[in-house]
Amino acid sequence: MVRFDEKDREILKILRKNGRITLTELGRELGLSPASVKNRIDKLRELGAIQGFSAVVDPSFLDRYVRVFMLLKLKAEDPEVDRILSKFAVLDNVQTIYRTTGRTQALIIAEFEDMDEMKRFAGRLKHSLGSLLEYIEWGTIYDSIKECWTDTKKRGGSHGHKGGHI
Amino acid sequence: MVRFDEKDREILKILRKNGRITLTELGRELGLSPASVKNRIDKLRELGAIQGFSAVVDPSFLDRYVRVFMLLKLKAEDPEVDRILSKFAVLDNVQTIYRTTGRTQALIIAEFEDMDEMKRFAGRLKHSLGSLLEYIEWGTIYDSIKECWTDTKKRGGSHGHKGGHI
DNA sequence: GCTGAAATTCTGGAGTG
DNA sequence: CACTCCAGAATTTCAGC
Repeated sequence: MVRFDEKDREILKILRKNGRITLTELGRELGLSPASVKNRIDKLRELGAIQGFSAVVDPSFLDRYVRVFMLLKLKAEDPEVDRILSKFAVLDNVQTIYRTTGRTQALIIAEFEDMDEMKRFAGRLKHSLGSLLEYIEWGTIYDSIKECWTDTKKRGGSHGHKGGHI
Repeated sequence: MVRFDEKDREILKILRKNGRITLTELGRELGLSPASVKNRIDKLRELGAIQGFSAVVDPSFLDRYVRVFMLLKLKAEDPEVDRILSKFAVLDNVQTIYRTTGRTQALIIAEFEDMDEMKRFAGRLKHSLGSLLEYIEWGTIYDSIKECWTDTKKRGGSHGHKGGHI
């Protein structure tokens, strides 16, 4: 068991909103030296409190024009499910996979170049889960109001891209 | 309209997986000087391709033990909806708000200290949307396999926290 | 968790194609 | 316009306390 105090919580909150803040600036806000902040962040990573850092990116700039969520209705609670989903987690199309309660048992968020690629993905998902899967309910994500703790307000100006970010 | 090439795409991909990589290291991987990488990242932020940087945090370390997704079934496609959802987007409980197609029209992911706080949130949501809302379908998120492009594998060892991260 | 010094990185301007 | 180079500034990092 490791110590974990209010300043650690504050670090987590600030890093969620600004993942690239400097240790120096973070230290100013907390009243700590940069070295202490580094020690704490290293500790938080060790603990698993911080699992990584990520940029919030508009997928249309990667030519991913189809973004979807999928709700998986599973027939059985087989430990195999997690193993299979972990295989899909490594794909670079997949942003998020959660295990959930409710009418469905898993939530996947992923992005694709087109509907065709999405359908192939869904097909492989069905094939891999086989009899464990009852059905997939899905929909497209056509707008993001907030994402990963980052407000995604629209700024003015197009940049000539085809589709996406209005 | 601004130029946008393969190296920019590569920057987006790398930054999604490692949001705190240094400009120097990023430059090494791309065959560019750190200064060029900086210029490109500044440009990508201007364009809205990069909307921010965020740490992927285990919410139980913030005493948020209840994590949920909510699917909003709306009665009408009123522009008011976006305005109302934007108000909820500023709350620090809210991780994500998407507008979607499908059976439901919005997806919210949020985290709370307990069920009570979650219910108050859902209540306010219902109250704010009023007659625009038909129903909310929801479930709890009890495990994360991948999140914001970050594999969230379980590492060994507990740290004495109550609940959460097994 | 702090200090202090060394190593590394960042940053803006000048110069190049 | 995008790039590199370069020097000064800032940050990171690590040892020792």
